[in-house]
Amino acid sequence: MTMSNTGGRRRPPTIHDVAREAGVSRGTVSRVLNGGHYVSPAAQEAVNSAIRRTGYVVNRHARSLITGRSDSVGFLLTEPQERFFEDPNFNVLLRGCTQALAAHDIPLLMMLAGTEDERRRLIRYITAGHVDGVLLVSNHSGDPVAEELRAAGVPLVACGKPIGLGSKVSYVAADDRDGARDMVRHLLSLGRRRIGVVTGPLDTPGGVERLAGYREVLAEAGVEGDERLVASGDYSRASGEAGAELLLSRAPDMDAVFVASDLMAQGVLLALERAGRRVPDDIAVGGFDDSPAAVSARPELTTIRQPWDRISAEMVRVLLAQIGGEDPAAVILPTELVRRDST
Amino acid sequence: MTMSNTGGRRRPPTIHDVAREAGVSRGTVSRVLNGGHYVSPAAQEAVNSAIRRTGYVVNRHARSLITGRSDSVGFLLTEPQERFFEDPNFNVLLRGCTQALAAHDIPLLMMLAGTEDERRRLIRYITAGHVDGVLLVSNHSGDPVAEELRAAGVPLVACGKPIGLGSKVSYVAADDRDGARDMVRHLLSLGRRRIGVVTGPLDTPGGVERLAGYREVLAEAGVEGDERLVASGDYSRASGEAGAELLLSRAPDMDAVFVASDLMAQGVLLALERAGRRVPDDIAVGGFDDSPAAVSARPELTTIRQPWDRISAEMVRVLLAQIGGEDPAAVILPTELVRRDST
DNA sequence: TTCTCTACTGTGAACGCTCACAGAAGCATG
DNA sequence: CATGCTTCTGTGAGCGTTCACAGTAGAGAA
Repeated sequence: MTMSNTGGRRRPPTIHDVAREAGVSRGTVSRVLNGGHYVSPAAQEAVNSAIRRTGYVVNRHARSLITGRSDSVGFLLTEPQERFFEDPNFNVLLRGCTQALAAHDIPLLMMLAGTEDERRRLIRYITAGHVDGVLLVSNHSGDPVAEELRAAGVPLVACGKPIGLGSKVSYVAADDRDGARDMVRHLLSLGRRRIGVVTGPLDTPGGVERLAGYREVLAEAGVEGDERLVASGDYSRASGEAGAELLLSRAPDMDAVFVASDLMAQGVLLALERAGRRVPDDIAVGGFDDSPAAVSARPELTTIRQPWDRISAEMVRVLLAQIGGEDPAAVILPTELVRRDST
Repeated sequence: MTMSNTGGRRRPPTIHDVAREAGVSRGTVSRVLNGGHYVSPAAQEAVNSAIRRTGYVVNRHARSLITGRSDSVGFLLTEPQERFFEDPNFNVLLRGCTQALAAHDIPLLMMLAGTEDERRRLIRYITAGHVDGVLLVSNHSGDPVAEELRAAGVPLVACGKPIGLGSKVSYVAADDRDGARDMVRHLLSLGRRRIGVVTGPLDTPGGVERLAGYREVLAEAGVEGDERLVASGDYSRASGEAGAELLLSRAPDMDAVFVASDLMAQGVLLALERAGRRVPDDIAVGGFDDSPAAVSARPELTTIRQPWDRISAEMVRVLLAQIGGEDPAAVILPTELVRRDST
């Protein structure tokens, strides 16, 4: 009966207690804890049994103090909170990152920095070494958080290209321009020539790039550009509705419209229905994202699929590489046209 | 080829460096860091200046190792992820907790434990001392996480009463039964007598209590109970729709219905409209939650407001008290009837 | 004077862990 | 016999911080 942690002992067992219990040294217990190399089967077994008996859990503060690692990763949202909960893409991204990290047995800590105050608190927390790296999610560019973390030397991967930070910050993004090109080419291939566009916010890379892709393809096809066919939105359903109304009033002969997000496309469909236009017969509608909104729309949306599963996997891969000492890297992933009923 | 030192990750300055730079001892620097008691103004100033010059940030691992605290709190979701993002109440709760903790300068770490695997990883992480306490959010009762954390001695506050854990776990909840009573009394006061109910899931305290309140008030008012007026749902819009159809078919003379959540009430309104019943003229409808769904419904819902702001504040208060060594506590908060157009 | 009190400062121990190193044992090779 | 190699084990030295304690200086009181 050598149970060393019998009643009355409040402090949790340490590696020392386990060592005594197993009849080996701290070093051996530590080796078992970290992969079990150079440990005899007998010792291995004794230690594992002692761990079970004592209910030992490693004290990560002590471990981190010496290793300098925390074996956890932050998922930092700098968006105002509502935006996050509205956007179905965030959901997919979060799940993907969680899973990719799980493969390395690394927990993901989600942090919300909606206000200036929270931002400062979290930056202090992060720079104090509480996470090994940060997955940064934010649609709006020029985010000061990215720059602050970079300056503090915290490994960092952004989702989408951060504007104004050059190649100093890693990021993973879908090929927005190429996706837009695919969609517009698709609309052209259907014989449409009066193709409108509802853009995303033009202070984001996605908004800019998708519009650029649209313009490029039309120019290459020799279709005359017409600024009456361009309306700008902010990715919200309401802005899609407003955009479509504006386009219809300025260019009643429009026979197709490329909408820079599925949610906006839902708004566009609403406006078109109200105006009595049939989709896709009178007007073809192409979305972007392939979010759940695409299949819940009527008719179901032809759209550009962003490879969120690969995006999250790549974000994690790049972050872990950077934590391991590699240089920042940018990854651009291809998109895919998903044809449904709206074209 | 690869520049391995881009970003310049030198060894960060320690409290020792700051002490040398300021010409004082470690102890004095530490005192400045922790409130500045028993420190002369001159030393105070010298240390602050040295901190600024060196860019020192306290190493929280080292601090936590000795204090045993981590000065951070976990916000643990054991729901499958989708559920979380659907429910507007979660959103309000999260924001409230973040703010309440901010007042104590404590960062909130959100953790998702959707799968069994994630659950185990996070429990290991939490019991290893990485957070001082946990705010547990989960609608489904009988959650094994609560019991595991309690057994590990982690301070814990649940949102809503966890079934089967007695008074061993702290929780904060709205007074479901009393809220239901208010609503049914309100319907009675309008002269309605054939009052139906669509319940929540009956394996949750909320579902059970709200139904109990409904039954109590009817009994007290001498209105005869009628099981044909009781349908059960699962808080989803679809189940509200189905429930209303069932009730209409079984009790066509129903003149009011108490629905245990606003989202379900939206479904009920849909079914009533399809059946050609006018709300509130033919049938009065009362919801529960006062979620955004209540005001987006047509007609706008009369409902029972859950005091989410107070709930989050109380959760944080109870958790911090428990971290400070106090015993677990249960807090029940009053609800409020919000009258709108559906009654 | 001497004593006590207060305000401040420095020092050595922890905290629980990993890591580098030294050493031991077993076995083959010269 | 020594020598080397491999596998395994224990030990001391930290990691960066806080904490308890001892100590100093100056002011006021006896």
